[in-house]
Amino acid sequence: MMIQDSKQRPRRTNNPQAMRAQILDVAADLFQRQGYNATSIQDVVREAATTGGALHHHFATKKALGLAVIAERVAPEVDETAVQPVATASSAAVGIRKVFNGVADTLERKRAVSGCPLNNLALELSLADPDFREAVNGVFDRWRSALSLRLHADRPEMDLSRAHDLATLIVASYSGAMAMAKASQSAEPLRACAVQLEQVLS
Amino acid sequence: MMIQDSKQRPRRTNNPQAMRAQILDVAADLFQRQGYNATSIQDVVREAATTGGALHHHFATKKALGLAVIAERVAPEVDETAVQPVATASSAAVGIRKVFNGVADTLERKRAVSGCPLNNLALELSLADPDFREAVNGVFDRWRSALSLRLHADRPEMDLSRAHDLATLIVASYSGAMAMAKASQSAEPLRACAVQLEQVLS
DNA sequence: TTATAAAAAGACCGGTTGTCCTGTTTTGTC
DNA sequence: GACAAAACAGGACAACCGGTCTTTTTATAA
Repeated sequence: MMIQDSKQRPRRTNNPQAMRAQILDVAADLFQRQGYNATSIQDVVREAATTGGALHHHFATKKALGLAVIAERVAPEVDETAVQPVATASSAAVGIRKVFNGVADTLERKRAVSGCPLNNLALELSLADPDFREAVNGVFDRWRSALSLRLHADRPEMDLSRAHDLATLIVASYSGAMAMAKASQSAEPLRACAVQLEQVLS
Repeated sequence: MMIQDSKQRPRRTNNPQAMRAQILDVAADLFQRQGYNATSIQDVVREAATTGGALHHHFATKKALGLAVIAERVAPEVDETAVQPVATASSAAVGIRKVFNGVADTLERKRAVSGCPLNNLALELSLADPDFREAVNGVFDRWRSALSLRLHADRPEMDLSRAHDLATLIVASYSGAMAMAKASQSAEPLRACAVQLEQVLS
């Protein structure tokens, strides 16, 4: 029989920020791939290689974890992949084409098309809980507003309500194209929408 | 103590078609309002005022129930509210406007915007199960094909790939507008897209 | 009337869910 | 170095999940 050194029990290094970030990363990934309801807390615990106690310390409830994922992972990702490229491109039309085709490229590099994280959570949770709905709606709104502003900056002659409606169409077609891409497991809907939107904006 | 007539126990009338239809109706409603995973089969049993045994007799598993809901409730509903109006309208543009604004009217009459049933199930189940994905994708595809055909019939000079891409944009913007409508609990995104799409089609 | 199968009822099972609770270890502060 | 608070471990818990099972009731056709 082996003699175990009882003092050499598994060491623990307290690193709350890294632990919290790790949990958020894993949860964001699982929520996107499986959905919120289909992902159990234990799934997150297992994949994050932590314990229930640690998770509960950082996020008291599953809902709190979900809201944090939206605010600290989904919203920044939307901003990074969709809002900023349009803001920094030479024109709104160019930026939008880059976003659509860029996302399509990314999807084709991956095995599975798991869709837009915002869209996924939006449809699953908007009706379930007002807090979720507000969080999701805020992300949609910031995106739409940024687009609307850019469109108006490009063409000052276009009135604001027209720019707002056009921004809505662009966000909606992106969101819908991602839904179709997920259902067909193909990036083709995104490419098709990119081509047509470019005609609209020219 | 009352003497109960044991022979007068709750009567049961076998009506398999009605029972099956009732279960499908309730399941379709609950799946749309709460989502597939958030709805337990007991929820369906309770709301349909039936029993677990009866439900299991008609649908062996929850997945079978889900597939039946898509094939026998969601698909016909999409056909009725989105495909046929476009097919019978005087022009594709008119039909599309009628669909968008008609759905917007309906949403505003209701209390809550629970979104497009196809979209809801598509995002929740496409990745979870290949059978679900295929069922959902089929509905999307029939809708897109019908639109594409109508666009080409309206304007024979438009080549087929352009018609297909345009149909994709229309379906995507509908789907996405419904997602935004659900998140914002407002029909406004649908109206905005209707206006912009009409400009595209004119 | 009787035979037979379909339809429906309702209890039951193992497994899993999200949450909470009680300890133990680490960290920061005086 | 003492001590309080934070960070983490790990299990307890009741409630519920989807699915199976057996039994009873109903409809139908010979």
